[in-house]
Amino acid sequence: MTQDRAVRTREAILAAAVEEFSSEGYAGARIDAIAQRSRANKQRIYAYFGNKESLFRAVQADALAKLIACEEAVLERAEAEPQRLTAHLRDGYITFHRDHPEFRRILAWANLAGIGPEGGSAEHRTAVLKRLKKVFQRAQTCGGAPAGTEFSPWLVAVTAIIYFIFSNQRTASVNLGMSLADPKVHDELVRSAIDLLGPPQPRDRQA
Amino acid sequence: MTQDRAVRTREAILAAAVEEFSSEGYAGARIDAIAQRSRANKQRIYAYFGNKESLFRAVQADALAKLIACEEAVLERAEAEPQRLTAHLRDGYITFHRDHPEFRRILAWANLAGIGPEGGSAEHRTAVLKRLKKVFQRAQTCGGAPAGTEFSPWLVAVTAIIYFIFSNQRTASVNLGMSLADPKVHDELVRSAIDLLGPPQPRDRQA
Amino acid sequence: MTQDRAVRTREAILAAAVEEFSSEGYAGARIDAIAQRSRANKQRIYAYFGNKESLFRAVQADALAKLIACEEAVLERAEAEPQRLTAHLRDGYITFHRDHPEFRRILAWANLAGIGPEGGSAEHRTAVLKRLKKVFQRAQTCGGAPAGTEFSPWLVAVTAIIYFIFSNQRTASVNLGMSLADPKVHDELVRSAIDLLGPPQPRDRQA
Amino acid sequence: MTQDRAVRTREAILAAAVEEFSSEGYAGARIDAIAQRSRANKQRIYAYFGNKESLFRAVQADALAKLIACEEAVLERAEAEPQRLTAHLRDGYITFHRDHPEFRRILAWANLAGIGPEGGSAEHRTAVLKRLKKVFQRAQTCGGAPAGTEFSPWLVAVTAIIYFIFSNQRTASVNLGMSLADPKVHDELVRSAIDLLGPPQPRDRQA
DNA sequence: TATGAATGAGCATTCATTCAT
DNA sequence: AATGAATGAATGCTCATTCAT
Repeated sequence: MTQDRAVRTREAILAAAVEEFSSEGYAGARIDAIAQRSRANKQRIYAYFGNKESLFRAVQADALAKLIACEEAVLERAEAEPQRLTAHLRDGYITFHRDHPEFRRILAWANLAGIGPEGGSAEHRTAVLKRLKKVFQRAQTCGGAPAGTEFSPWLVAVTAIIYFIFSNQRTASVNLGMSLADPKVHDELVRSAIDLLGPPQPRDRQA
Repeated sequence: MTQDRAVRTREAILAAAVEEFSSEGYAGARIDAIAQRSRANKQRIYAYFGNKESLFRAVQADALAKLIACEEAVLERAEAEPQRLTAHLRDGYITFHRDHPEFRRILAWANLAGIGPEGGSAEHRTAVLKRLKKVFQRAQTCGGAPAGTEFSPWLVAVTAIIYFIFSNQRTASVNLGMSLADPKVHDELVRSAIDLLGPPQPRDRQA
Repeated sequence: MTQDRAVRTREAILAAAVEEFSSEGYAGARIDAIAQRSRANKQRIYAYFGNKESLFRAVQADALAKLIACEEAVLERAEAEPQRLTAHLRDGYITFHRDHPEFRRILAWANLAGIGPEGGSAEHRTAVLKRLKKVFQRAQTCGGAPAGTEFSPWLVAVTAIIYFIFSNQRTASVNLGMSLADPKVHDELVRSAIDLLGPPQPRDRQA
Repeated sequence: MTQDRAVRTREAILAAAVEEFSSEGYAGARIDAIAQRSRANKQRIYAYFGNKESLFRAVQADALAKLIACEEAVLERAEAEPQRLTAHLRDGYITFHRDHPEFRRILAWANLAGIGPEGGSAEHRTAVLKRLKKVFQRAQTCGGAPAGTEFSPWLVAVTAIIYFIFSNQRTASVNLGMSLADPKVHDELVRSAIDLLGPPQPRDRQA
């Protein structure tokens, strides 16, 4: 019954909205721009998403879904190789942020504007985190995560470092006197910062 | 003969702009709102600051100046007690963010919007960082900072953790299942995350 | 072989349109709302009625048809009892307006907007009025209508009073200091105003 | 302090709004049209009147003020010549409606849309009505108003007849077979309808 | 007959910025 | 220096109407 064309239109709108909100933020994004980018009629946006705020929430939900997918992939690798948990997580996040540069921007705008994602998407995330916690505990026994520390601070620290370095690329370049635009320098900074969190894990330094 | 009234007007505008840009972001901020908050005439804003973007840059410069002042105070304490560098830096930042909640918001908005501070304010900052680097090296010899690591990753990690936890209070609360609105829980998380970076520094846990 | 479904759809649309136009007026009415109220597809509205204006005209024709039916019923009673013409007319109108509150609203909106009913419905009405005129003349000879007056002013006066009191319920309540929302007060006002038009007709005061 | 130009702008807007709301109604009126008619900038409309609804209320208040002025003029004449109260009221209203054709339209639209005038304007009106009631009572003793009737029904009847005939000019023309567009015919109908309300007042038939 | 999808012009309202006093 | 008035280009959102199935 639902027409094919409608699905395509909806997806085009969502994709355009992701771009627009990511680059302009909630207040700065223009519905007109989203309509143009998606080559859809403005009215369709309202028909499918209600209003600007709901659209923004939908965009966030979409972004979170991608993050969860990434985390699930990481989990599978980490469950197979718990001794490399930190490395897997770090590399998974780095790849993710590089492939989806809009992700952290959207979440940052959302946090600042105080507009959360669609209901339900947060819950799904907590399930993933529970699973991650279990692997973390296993990893502590085999060198994949620092022993003698709790899960929350560790996760926060890992996440924080990666987010921060990606987010403040420009600012950091100025302050630290390094060109973080170069992916190699960037990677090296992330790695050495995360290495601070636990015992050096020599086997993946050369990876 | 300084025109006293003019100075006061300018300051009132700047203060109002800080509030407005901090809570609404660049795109979301309204010149009208700034005029009302400061009880100044809109035209004065244009006379003193040129346009919205320049005003935003001035606001950033103001925020950075406060940060630098804070860092200088930290430096003095750390230069006297290098063995407690990490603790001084951590506590200085925590206090700073708690006293100036608008600071990280303004910088975050600015980073996302790609609008930097007024020329000159960045340079001043690098001077401070050089000084900090020196203390860091001294601190490594006496337990105030983890030995065997470089300055940049360490600073990034410390800064990242503090920023991140302050910035994602809402998101983090949901994900980690802890209420970060409670300052005690919040502090404890920051401290234990930063402790991951180096050897526990038992003497200031009870401070 | 009448397409039953089609007829029902058409009627549902018309009924919904009566409600919508009555409460919102021509400019304020929304085709979408009519579609929703009638649970019909918007395209059906255009298939059956052409466009918004034609639909509004059809709604008016429908309303006028109901009025004419009411007047014909009144006429039958009045032709049997001409000595009570005024009372029959008055009571017929009062009942009609109470049962069809949308009627006067639709006609009022139409008059203001300058959009008349479908062609043909006006002619039918004049036939009824001719018949009424005849009864009026008979009634004048037996106390059912004021002697020595012409038909037009009398009809206008009766109609005017009833319309006006129904239409300006809110305004009148404020101005006259009486609560016309109470049907008893309302009725009494209509009756005494109409009684002004001719000799008191004591026999139906207690009716 | 308030600039002259501002007053003129405000008045131009109000005048344009009266025209627009009168001819199009609340829903049908366009802010753009009001801006164009008044040659004012749209923003000024919002600066002075807040929003469309408030502007409509202001327009009503303006209309009511004119009505009250008219009624006060009638009152003065009627207080001097109570024996001609009905005639003065009738002629005052006829003149008023002819001079301010927008008045009854605005009030009719407002009644239908359920949007009342600005607070305060109704109260002022009741004062006038109290004064009118007093004259009515005096008039009853000298033939200026029908003896043996109450004030409210009488006022309602007079008002109703005049409103109705002005309002339904087009409809009535069709139904009654008279061209009410001709002011003479129109006047005659009003007069004879109102004469129904009380004893013929021969002296002003020739006026 | 019936329906969901699509459209373009329009609508109330707001914004950053400038003018005139 | 300071202010109220003014402006034109948006900005989010909606409407009557048509297309495609």
